[in-house]
Amino acid sequence: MSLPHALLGVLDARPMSGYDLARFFDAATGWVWAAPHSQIYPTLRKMEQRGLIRGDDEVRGPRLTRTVYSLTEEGKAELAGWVATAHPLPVIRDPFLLQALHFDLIDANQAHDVLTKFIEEQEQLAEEAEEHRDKLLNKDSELLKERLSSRGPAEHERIARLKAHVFDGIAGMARYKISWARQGQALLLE
Amino acid sequence: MSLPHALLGVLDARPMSGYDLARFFDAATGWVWAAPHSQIYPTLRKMEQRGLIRGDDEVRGPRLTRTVYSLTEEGKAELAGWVATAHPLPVIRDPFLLQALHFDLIDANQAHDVLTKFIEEQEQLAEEAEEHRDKLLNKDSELLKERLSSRGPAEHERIARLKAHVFDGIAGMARYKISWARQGQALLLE
DNA sequence: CACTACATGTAACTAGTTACATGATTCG
DNA sequence: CGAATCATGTAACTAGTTACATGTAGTG
Repeated sequence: MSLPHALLGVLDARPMSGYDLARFFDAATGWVWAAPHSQIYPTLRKMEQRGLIRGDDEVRGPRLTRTVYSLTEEGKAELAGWVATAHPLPVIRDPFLLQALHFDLIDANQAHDVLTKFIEEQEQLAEEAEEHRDKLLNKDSELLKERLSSRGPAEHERIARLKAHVFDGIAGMARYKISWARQGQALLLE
Repeated sequence: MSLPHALLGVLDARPMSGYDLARFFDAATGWVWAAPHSQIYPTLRKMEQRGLIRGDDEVRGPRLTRTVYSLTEEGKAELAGWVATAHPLPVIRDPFLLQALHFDLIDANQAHDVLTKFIEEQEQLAEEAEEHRDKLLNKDSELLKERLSSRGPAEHERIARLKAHVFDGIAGMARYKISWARQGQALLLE
């Protein structure tokens, strides 16, 4: 339900091909949304049919073309409308919490190890998010620069701070989870 | 992928019918996992075929029966094995963060309102999770009592604390999100 | 007798995953 | 010239959503 909005959000920075978008959403760079190219290409075609984006064919060689998609006015309006509307919280469905709920069934050391792995992953996530947050604050991100190029300089600092705040939140959540997991480890060994 | 494990986890406390499970997972009581009955009934039948659970028909009236499912040894082993194994983090796909990432596109007051709504929802979630955590700590939950009935009294306190820790984590995450959202509101109005 | 709760399903759909498939262009 | 990258797809599948469907049993 949100993949189209995720795509609109990236295309708002600059026009891109499905391939560019797929690299963006496939990689860890996707951050708040992930999607494989097998989902992206058909979605782009549907969005074009709905008039949210426009695809322009670009020649890349004698026999190779790519379709570069850009936002239409309708697409911009759709994105802004969606962002301005409060949506119901998605239902909780967290496999790790489900797992943790049953740590009492297994050996304390095994549960401890599972938490250690979790902590390592969250640590890495936190570091990546913090790095990205700082890049945004320093306007040191390609995509951000492209976004800012269509906005007045007076807004630049505010926009960068708002975007950075999202990644600060991701990092903060990961840090919180780490401290929670450490408490869990202490409980297990009591 | 985890619905079967969620079901195994509840059936570990006591045998239940699909209807009981559906009430559990449909309601806000589901907590860490949610699923509609249209997903639960077929899943139970598949799990029975795989030998993870056993269904026994119970007569509830002259013409009404229900099937009560209970864990088999294989089901118990599957659950314990899954809990003891570290699983890769699910990819991030958070519609609210996606929305927040584009607050710069809309009016600050509208974005502020969206955050206010978010804070209210997280506040409610935190309160519910805290209430549930305290119930578990006081062994004041039906399901927990039934779980404990098959475990030695010496373990009871430890089990209750481990379960409560999960809900403490849910509450803590909600509280963190609230403080993050308030920071966002401050940023918007700067 | 009406309403609520009990009990279990199917059907049609959207979203997302995993694997397979194909070919062009660039760079060392 | 071989490898990596560019570029775009399809097919088969699993998971989850929403709506429709049916009937029983208990309660006031």
